[in-house]
Order: sequence, then structure tokens, then C-alpha cells
Amino acid sequence: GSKWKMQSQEKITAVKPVASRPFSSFSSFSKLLKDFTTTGSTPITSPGETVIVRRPKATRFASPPSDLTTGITATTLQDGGSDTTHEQMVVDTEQQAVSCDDHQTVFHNINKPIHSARNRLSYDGYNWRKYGQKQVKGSEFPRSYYKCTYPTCPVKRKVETTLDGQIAEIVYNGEHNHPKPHLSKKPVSSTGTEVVIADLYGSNDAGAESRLGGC
DNA sequence: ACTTTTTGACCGGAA
DNA sequence: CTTCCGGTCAAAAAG
Repeated sequence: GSKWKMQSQEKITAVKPVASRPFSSFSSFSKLLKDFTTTGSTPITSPGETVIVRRPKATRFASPPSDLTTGITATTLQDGGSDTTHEQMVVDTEQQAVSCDDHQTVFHNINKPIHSARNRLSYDGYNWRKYGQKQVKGSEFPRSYYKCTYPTCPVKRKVETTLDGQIAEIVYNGEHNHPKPHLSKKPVSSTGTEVVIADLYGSNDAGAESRLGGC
């Protein structure tokens, strides 16, 4: 794990309870179930200590192995579509970038590249790490939160995707202070001669977002 | 052994 | 004050 908590000053959370779970030895749910049937013993033993667990951290049960994989959940889609008359706000098919003054860039209806990288969602040259997912009231689609994995890079982005994987909306926040990482695995290395590329990008500082008269 | 994803709890601002 | 809600944290799981 990394320590991305730099932006937020250490607060006072000197002690995050984060108590380890008493029974953290089972590897999977199925195994536990099997073990339970065979042995039937009760490994759960209360230590008796007065450890207050504020974050119980619900156990992540393994999802159903092979269930509704091809069923596609059927009824989840809206049936009548009569209620919730909020306008669909369908802009043109082309992607629209709306940049506002606050280092935010919003993309609507991004077309997913045909040859998807599969590894990272909507690959744009940077590496992103997902750190959250919520469901906002406005839309029924879940919103995912990503952060740039480059050290000290404050850029984050929010992505809303439909059930089909189509990207409904992307919101970038901040700007990268580092060049795009190279896609290749090991081009680096060579003896001596260190090539510093950062200078080329560091000189702009105020040139990246000065124009964009819109908004 | 490592990095990334998953996911409920936690936080803070707004109502 | 409480409640609501969007954003973030971090343990566990997954790759």
C-alpha cells in the first residue's frame, strides 16, 4: 500500500482503531463452509479484551461463483420509464470537453475506443488507481473514483459508466505535473547519460489552462 | 511479495 | 441539533 494521505493533514487520527479481525484465518467462503461441515468446531473465540472495534469492516464474502453470469440480471433495467422525468441531456455524439475555471474538465458521452486496453478503463496514457465507488442520486449508474498513481500527482478523476461499460461521464480534477509514463515495460536503463524530460513540461506552468475562454 | 480492486465505514459540508 | 449525501480511507480480496 502507498501513503497517499499527504494532502490531508494528519488530522488527529493518531489511532485508527482498525483492529484486526478476530477470525481472519479463513481464505474463502466456500472453504469455510466446507470446513464447517466437516469439522463443525467453533473457532470463534472471544479474546475477552476490551478492544473497541469501530470499523467492523464487513467480511467480503466471495461472490456467487457461477450465478447470473449470463442472466444479465434481467429486471434491473427500468421497465416503464414513466417516472423520473429528468431530461436526458443527450449532447451530440461527439465528445464535448467543458472546462471550468477550477481545474475541472468534464467530458460527456465519451466514445469508448474499439480496441480497448482491457487493463485500464478508458486508457488515456496515465495510470489510475481506483479508490472508491459510490452511487449518486442523480443517476442510477455507479460513479468510480480514480487517482493518478504517479508520486505526488494530485490528479483525480470521476468516471460514470453504464451497465454495458459505456462511459457516461468523466470529470478530471487537477492537472498532471509529470509527463505521461511510457507504455513499454523496460526501455529505461543505459549507462550514464540521464535524460531528464521533466523540464520540458515544467516550463509551462501557466500555459496549459490560460486560454479556454468558455465558461 | 507485490500492486490494484473491491466495498462498507468514516468524514465533513450542506440542508 | 439531526439527517442527507458526495467523497475518501483502508482492510480484505483479487490479480
